[in-house]
Parts: sequence; C-alpha cells; structure tokens
Amino acid sequence: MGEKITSYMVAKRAGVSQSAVSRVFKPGSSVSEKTARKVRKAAEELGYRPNTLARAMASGRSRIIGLVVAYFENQFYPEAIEKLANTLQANDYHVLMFMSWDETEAPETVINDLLDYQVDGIIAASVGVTDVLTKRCEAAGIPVMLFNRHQNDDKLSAVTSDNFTGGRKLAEFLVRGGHERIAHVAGWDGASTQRDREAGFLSGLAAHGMTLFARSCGNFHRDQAQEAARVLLRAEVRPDAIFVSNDHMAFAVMDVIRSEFKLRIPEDISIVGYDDVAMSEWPCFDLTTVRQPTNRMAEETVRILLQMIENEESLPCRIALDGPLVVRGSARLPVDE
Amino acid sequence: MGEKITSYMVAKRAGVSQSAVSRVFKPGSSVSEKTARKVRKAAEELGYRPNTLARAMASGRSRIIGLVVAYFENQFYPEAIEKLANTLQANDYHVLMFMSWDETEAPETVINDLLDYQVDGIIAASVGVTDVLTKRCEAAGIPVMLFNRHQNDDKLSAVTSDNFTGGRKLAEFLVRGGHERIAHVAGWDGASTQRDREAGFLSGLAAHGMTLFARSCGNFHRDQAQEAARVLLRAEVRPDAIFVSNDHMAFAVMDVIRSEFKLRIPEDISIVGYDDVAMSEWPCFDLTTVRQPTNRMAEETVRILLQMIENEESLPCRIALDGPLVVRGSARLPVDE
DNA sequence: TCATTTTTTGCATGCGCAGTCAAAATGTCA
DNA sequence: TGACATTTTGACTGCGCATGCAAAAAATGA
Repeated sequence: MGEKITSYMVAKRAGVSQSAVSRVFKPGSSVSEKTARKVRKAAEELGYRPNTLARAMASGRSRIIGLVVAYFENQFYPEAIEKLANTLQANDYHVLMFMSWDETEAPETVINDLLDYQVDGIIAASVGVTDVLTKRCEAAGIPVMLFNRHQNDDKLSAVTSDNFTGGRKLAEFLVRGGHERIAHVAGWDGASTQRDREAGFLSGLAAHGMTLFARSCGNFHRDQAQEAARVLLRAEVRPDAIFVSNDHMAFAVMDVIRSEFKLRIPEDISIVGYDDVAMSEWPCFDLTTVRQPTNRMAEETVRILLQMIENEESLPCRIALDGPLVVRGSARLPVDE
Repeated sequence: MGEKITSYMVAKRAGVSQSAVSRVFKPGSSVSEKTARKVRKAAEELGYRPNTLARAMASGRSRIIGLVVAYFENQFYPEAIEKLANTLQANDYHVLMFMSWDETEAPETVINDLLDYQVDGIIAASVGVTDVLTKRCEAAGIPVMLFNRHQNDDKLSAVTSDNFTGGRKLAEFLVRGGHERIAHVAGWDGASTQRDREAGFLSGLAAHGMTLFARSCGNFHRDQAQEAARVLLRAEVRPDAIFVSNDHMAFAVMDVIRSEFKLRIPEDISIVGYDDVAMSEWPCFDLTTVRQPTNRMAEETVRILLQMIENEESLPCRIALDGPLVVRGSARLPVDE
C-alpha cells in the first residue's frame, strides 16, 4: 500500500537537496533547468506529489477557500456554487463547504470550523450568518467576500447583480404592459437583495406615478410564498400582475395561481421573477425575469478575493453587475412595440 | 490583526506543558480535571483554537473528505450533497469539493488534486471518473465510497437505492394501470443506476408477459431527453406510458408532451420518473415516481466511509436501500383499487 | 586572466501540533 | 507508614515542506 513519497526521497534519488525539490514544485522559484529536469524525472519515477497540507503549514497559505452556504432549495445557489468552485479550481484553490444549517443555529460553530481550517478566504453565500462571521474574520485577518448580498459595513467586499436597476426594469416592463394593480411577493427583508430589488421596483413604479397595489411576504421559501400568493388572490380585488422576488418563489406562486385558483398566466395575471435560473426557461414556467450574470459574478468574486489574499491591503470593493431583462411568456407584453 | 495563538502560548499562560494543552483538546486523552480547567481558562482568555492543518500534519488524518461531483443540473445531487455535507459535519469531518468538469476532461487532474490534499476518504457522486479514480485511490490507501452508483469491482463500497426493485415497482404500477404500449426514456447506459432501473422495469413487464414498446435514450440530459421524447411521440403509434429514468429528464419529457404535442398527462399519456426530487411534488409536475431515500443513503454512506477510515481493514460493502413508490397524478391509476 | 556581479544551491530552522517514553505525582492497600 | 500500582505530566521528536541565509557555482566584464 502507498508509502508516502516525500520530497526527501525525491531529493536523494535526484542527487540534490530537499530544498531543490521544493523549489522545482514552487512556480517562480530560482532553479536551473538542469536540476529541474533531474528532479522532475525522479519525481515522476517515484510518483511524487507535494503534500498540500504540509505546504500549507510551512507557507501559511492553505489554498482553501471556505464557502458558507445554505438554501440549496433555490436552484440559483447550486448553479452559483458550481461556478465558484470551478473558477477557484482553475486558480488552484479549492472549496471547503460549510453548510450553515438552519439560519437560527449558532453561527459560532460554523465560524469556528472555518477558522480552525485556516482557510485563506471566505465566500459567504448564505443569509443571516454574515454579521457575526464578518466581525470574527476581520479580527482573524481573513478576507471575506459576500456573494449576492451586501452589508452596510463598507469594509466588506461584495459582488451582486444590480438589483435596484433590475427591479426598476421589471416595474417599467409591467407598467408598459398596461398593468394597473401591481403586487409584490417579497423575500426576507433582512436580505439586501430583497431590499434593493423592491426599492428599484418601487422607484420604477413611482416614475409612472404608480404605487404598489399589494404586498405579501414569502421570505424566500416556497411554502411561505404560496401562502403569500393565496393572500393576494383571495382579496376582493385581485392584482393583475405580481413581481415575485426570486424565481424560486415565482414557481411556487405560479403553481398556486394555476392549480388552486384556476387562473391563466399571463391572460388573467402576469408574473415576473428574478434570477433567471435554468428552470425559468422551461416551457411550463416560461418566466419573464431578470438574469443574474452568475458567471461574471463568480469570476469577479474570485478575482477580488484572490487579490485580497495576495495583496494584503487591497481596498474592499463592491461590485454590482448589470443583468438583462429576459422577456418570456409569463407576463403580458407591452403593446407599444 | 490576528496574531496566531498557539498551544505553546496557552501552555505558558496556564503554567503547563504544550502536551497538556494538546491533550485537553483531544477527546479521550488522559488529563486531570485540574489541569484541564486551567488550560481551558487560558485558552478561552487567549481565544485559542487548535489549528486543524497542524493537527492533520501531526496525526496523519486531515478530517477532510473529498467529494467528487458534477451534474448539479439534476436537483437530486444538490439535495444529496447537502445531506452528505451535513452528516459529515455532524461527525466532525468536512467536505472538500471537487468538480469534475465535463465528463471527458482528464480525470487525472481531479484525482491528483484529491490526493494532494491528503483527504481521509472520498465520496464519488459523479459519473465516469470512477474507474480511474478508484484504482489510484486504492493504490494510495484511501477509502472510496460510491454514492448512487456501483461498479463491478467488489473491492468498492457503494450505497444506492434498490434501483432494480424500484424499476420493477414502476412496471407493475403501469401494467396494473392498464397501459399497453409502455416506452422507456433511458439515461446513460454507463451508469449502474440506469442499468438496474431498466432491468427491474423489464423484469416487471416480463412478469406480466409484456415487453417494452419503445426505447429512446436521453443520457440523463435535459435536451437529449426532450429529443428522445420527440422521437417516441412522432412515431406512427404512440406509447400510452413512458418510464423516464430520472425525474430530471421526466420534467423535460413532460414539457415536450404538453407544449409541443399538446397532449394531456395522464389522460393521453402517463409519465413516471425516478428519484422523487423536491420538484416532483409541485402541482405542475405532480409526478409519480420512486423515492430515493436520500437521508438514509447519506447516513449510510458516511457511516461506512468513517468505518473504513477508522478501521483499517473493514470489508467493502454494498448497500441498496429500498425506496417507496410515490403515487401522484402523472400516470393513470390502476382501476382495481 | 582575475575580480565582480548574478544566479543557483544546500543547510538549517520552523510551521503547530500529536504522540512516545520516562519521570513525577497521586492513589491503594496492608 | 511504606511498598507498590496507577494516573498524570513534560521533554522531545517528527509530520513534509518553505524559506532566509550564506556558500558555491556560473556568468559577466575589463
């Protein structure tokens, strides 16, 4: 069974010092082509691979990024995580996953785990935890990136899409579609995405002298979103359009509308969402929504994080990437075009 | 900024040796309650936390499990991963994610990464890679668990649901529902899940003197599944029921049936799937399917893996957990009940 | 050619902790 | 109280590699 091959063994076989071996495997070190060849040959013959953990110990860099997640239920997150992991992998970093169970559970535990593993940086793509987390990490000198959320603390870097503008685009679109009673199924108010999207949406309505016809909260959860939809639809006068704060909840709302209230979309009521997850395109939903540019968000997140890791005192920065309105069939189209 | 607190510092402050500190933080070591108290007090005051990496170096165990994944597109996997990660976390292990990009890309890279990180064990929940991977890991003495798949190599441990029986249940159900032209949209033939499900299904049909009316392959991908459905539906004589190899593809097939062929489910054609992912329950799909007991699968996977890690020579074992047929509205019901 | 600069090399040390071993402390029993 | 068994403790070493430093080798110039 596999006896561990160390750099010493390679060194001996190649007739050089252990340091030489170490240098050959560390890009950017000063080694002559001659020794490099000898070392690589010996390493190959022995099947040597540098031990990442030992490397981490010696150098103080683990090349591990802690990824704090929850809420896999919403397809947006698996998609995003996949892209984050891939992008990091392409940069020779890896992802250590930390599930933050339910949002109430002591985030302390997660944070401690995170710090114990000496992660080089953290990407927080989960709600709630962030306040406590960021403080502790700052104290420990570990860079933190917020993904798809931001906080008021401006020492924190964050990458989001431009949720305000996105919300505004949706409002414009619904107004131009001639809707007169526009309602909103909101997500959790503690999330910046919710607040920004709603603010943008309201400002879009206001620009046309309109206000929200009704509002109900779904907290980003499917069942609560369904309940919120029922409330709106049971009212004396129904809305003729609903902006649901993310696609995941929009699907829930659509189900209630069609199977419980036997209404047609968009003939009886228009629905728009936010995120443009893969499912939004499926014919059964065909959801008009705003696309979050997940690829670019992941790339930017990784870029900034690595920069903070390598460049001690790079300033925190917040990026909001623009995402297009994706017009499909779940909302009545503007007539003027 | 955070100067690292080491066990030495704690030792000094508590007036004991570094070994003592180490012992206090290692469960099951012999320390007197008195020194333990002193150490804990000092540790608390200093904010000490053991360095997991150093621990890994010294002990040879990283408490990291490599999770090889792909195909997040299918909701089953995010769900499973969430449960695996949680279960591992509850056992003081953590998950290092390795995305195996597309299936063709050199799995070598992934495997090397995996070994470099000195993972204590590996869970493979991704197709394709497994053959090469398992060989290398065996050579390196790292236990491997296959999740939701198995291989002929009986030195490998695997946890699946009982796909054969599941397939059989579905066949029984469709036959009893009076279907006469039963077709199958298959997944990738290289996957054991596909082969087992189909074999079970065929055996179920055979038990009633029936055979498959038609077969078409979707390779577990949405677009290919749609194409497969089109082939079946364009035929002179259409099937009156389709068993789609997993829910993910079933949704694709349903979309084609309804939006392209304007047929009703289940009045014109019955659909059954496999997995019982969360979406199957949504009213717009309401899919009759076989549930994979994800929770128990995750628990068993972790249990066996940890056993292999801790108990050098525990024998490889294969487990197939039974999953119930979940009857919903996407397939005509048997009349006899 | 020799003196000087530049590159390459090996030595030695440390990262933070776990675990071995022998010494010290504590406990037990007569 | 002494002799012995048992528990607790500290000194020390090693895990596998990176890196500062000084010595050696190679390259450069006059």
